[in-house]
Amino acid sequence: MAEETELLHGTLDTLILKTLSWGPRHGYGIARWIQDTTDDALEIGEGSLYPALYRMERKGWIEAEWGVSETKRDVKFYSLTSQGRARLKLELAQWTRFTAAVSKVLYETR
Amino acid sequence: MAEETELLHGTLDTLILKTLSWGPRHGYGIARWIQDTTDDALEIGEGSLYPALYRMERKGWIEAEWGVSETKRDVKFYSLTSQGRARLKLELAQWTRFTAAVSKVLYETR
DNA sequence: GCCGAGTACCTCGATTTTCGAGGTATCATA
DNA sequence: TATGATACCTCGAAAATCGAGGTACTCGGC
Repeated sequence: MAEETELLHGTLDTLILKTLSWGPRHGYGIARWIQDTTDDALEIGEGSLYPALYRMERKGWIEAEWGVSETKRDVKFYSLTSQGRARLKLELAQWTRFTAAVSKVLYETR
Repeated sequence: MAEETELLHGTLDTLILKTLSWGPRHGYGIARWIQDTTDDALEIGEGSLYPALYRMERKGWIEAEWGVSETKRDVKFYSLTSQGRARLKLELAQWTRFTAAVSKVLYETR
């Protein structure tokens, strides 16, 4: 139901990194988890998801390994690298700074 | 100093609308105000600013009128239309919903 | 009178990202 | 055996930001 899709720009990576910080997960599962956690406020389309995963893998933030899911299907498990953990920390700090700055503008009442 | 420029995506319009909600201002002044208000955390490049203003004018959210600044220079004053005011309200609500959703993912400690 | 810095406008192309739509295949359930 | 959910992937369109470039005016200092 998210109309604020444009806002996702630049945030998707952070969301994925954070999701993986709880442990390995396969692509589809990552999208599901984010959607569930946010009560469907955030929907990650597969056309956004997979390109994002490749991008992050290429940058060395995450690693992929084929495995078998609980439902007995071949899936690709992604996990955070140490670089990815560092990156998450950085992006988290950026997000905090950014939203604080935006708030100064948006929530000022005079 | 903002490295979080990618995050600006989709937020710039809202920031500009909010800035104009205090009254008319010229383009350069809008960027200055945002930068000052956020203690330089948010820097609006002119290559982002002017295209954004035209976009919003085209959509009917803001209006432009040439005038003379306090410093006696020809400047273009932008002001909010009623459509713009409605749009601001909408975008404010979206931003609130969006950040709330992102927070659910990012700030969960388990 | 000249020069530099700051003000103020504008434009262009490159880059990046998200998204929708399309495609394939498997598994469970009815 | 058909349907729906799971799960992967790819492509091109659309949109936005950014840096770098350009013009021109005003003011203060020398």
